[in-house]
Amino acid sequence: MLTALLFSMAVTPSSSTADLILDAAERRAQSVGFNGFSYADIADELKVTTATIHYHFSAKSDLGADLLHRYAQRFREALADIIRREHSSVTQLRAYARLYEDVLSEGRLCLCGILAAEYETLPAQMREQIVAFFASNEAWLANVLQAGRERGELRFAGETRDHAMAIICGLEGALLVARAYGGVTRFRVAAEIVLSGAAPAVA
Amino acid sequence: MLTALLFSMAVTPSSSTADLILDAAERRAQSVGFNGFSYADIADELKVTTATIHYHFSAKSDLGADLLHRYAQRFREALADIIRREHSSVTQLRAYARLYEDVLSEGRLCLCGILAAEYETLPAQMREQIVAFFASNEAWLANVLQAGRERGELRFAGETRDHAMAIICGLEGALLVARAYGGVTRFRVAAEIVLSGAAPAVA
DNA sequence: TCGCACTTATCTACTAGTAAGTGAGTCGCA
DNA sequence: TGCGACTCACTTACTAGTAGATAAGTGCGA
Repeated sequence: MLTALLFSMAVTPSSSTADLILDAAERRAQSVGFNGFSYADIADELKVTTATIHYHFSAKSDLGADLLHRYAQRFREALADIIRREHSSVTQLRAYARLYEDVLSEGRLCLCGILAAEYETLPAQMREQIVAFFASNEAWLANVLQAGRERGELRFAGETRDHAMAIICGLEGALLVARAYGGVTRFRVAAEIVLSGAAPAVA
Repeated sequence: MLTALLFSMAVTPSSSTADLILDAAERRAQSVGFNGFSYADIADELKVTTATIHYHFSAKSDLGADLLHRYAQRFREALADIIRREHSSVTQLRAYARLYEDVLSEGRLCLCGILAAEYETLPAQMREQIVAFFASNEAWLANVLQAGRERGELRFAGETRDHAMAIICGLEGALLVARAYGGVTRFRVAAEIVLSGAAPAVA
């Protein structure tokens, strides 16, 4: 363990080396992509050797799979939290978009968004995890949209699932484009239109 | 020249080696990204050595800049062509979305979309070219939207430029997500909603 | 004979990955 | 209580392979 026992009672919660590696890898993956960082980059940051990383994640594909597993779990928790906190479909959608915005304000992208760009180069397991992420987001959004329509909070024509998909596409694209061109402000404007387009009553 | 003079009169138009290199690099960049292919990949495909590629593009950043220059030029021509061919803003928007769909149906993404994901790893010149691409697309779309609104073909609230941006984000995102999750059909559905959201009269 | 388009051969830097070893700590047992 | 066996978390030192890049040389057509 990097964090000695001395620190285990400190205010800062002690993190295992494996967690610190995942944290560093996640930050880098959300910024430069999975192929954009090396074991050496993380090793340098954590002041360990690359062999240490191999000890915890024997292959980079394992690191990637663990990365996506943890990310998907955290995202699911965030979505459940939104349902607990917000009781109108309109504020739920806004909170959903806020999840994306917060990531961008740290100069990062959605992990699955940036990995979708690298999709063709990724191992099979990671591909499946990315697809599963989009599917579960679509399902969550479809629930929100459906409930909103039934309660009269939202109005839109056509399939609920299609609109859910369109929102994901709009937000992922806004993240991608706004990072290069326009920043957080532009993301916010685009996100507002994406939500209002799929659910006019939001505007 | 790879294509001997023998073929210069053939049905297939003769391409210089530099063009063939750009063609191969473009296909790969739109599939696996700029960092996802190497000089060796292209050299293998074209049955030349990597030194040949260096002869035409001394550094990979030069190749990237030329790639983006050519892509942006072709895109501009395609946009001018749409204005020439289509005379309603509704069909112009559809044709614009079709540009994206055609790329996806070949298993590729918009070059600037996929490079936007790699933005942090790219040389300065390429970054500027990517930003310029989005800016010129935004300007073109804003013109179409503005004219459509003035002619009563389109109806939407707020800034024209913001809606233009939202369309770009929606289509780029749909490309990204649909390649991994759902394919061309799903792209088409998402694109339809993106256009109808920014311009309700399209639906 | 000049020079364009290209090859051969090579370089350094970096990639993921591995084998072997080390020191600290824990466990079971007499 | 003390000691050997063992495990955990790591390092050192290394590998094969690949990245972009370069210098020097070749062949062929104008």
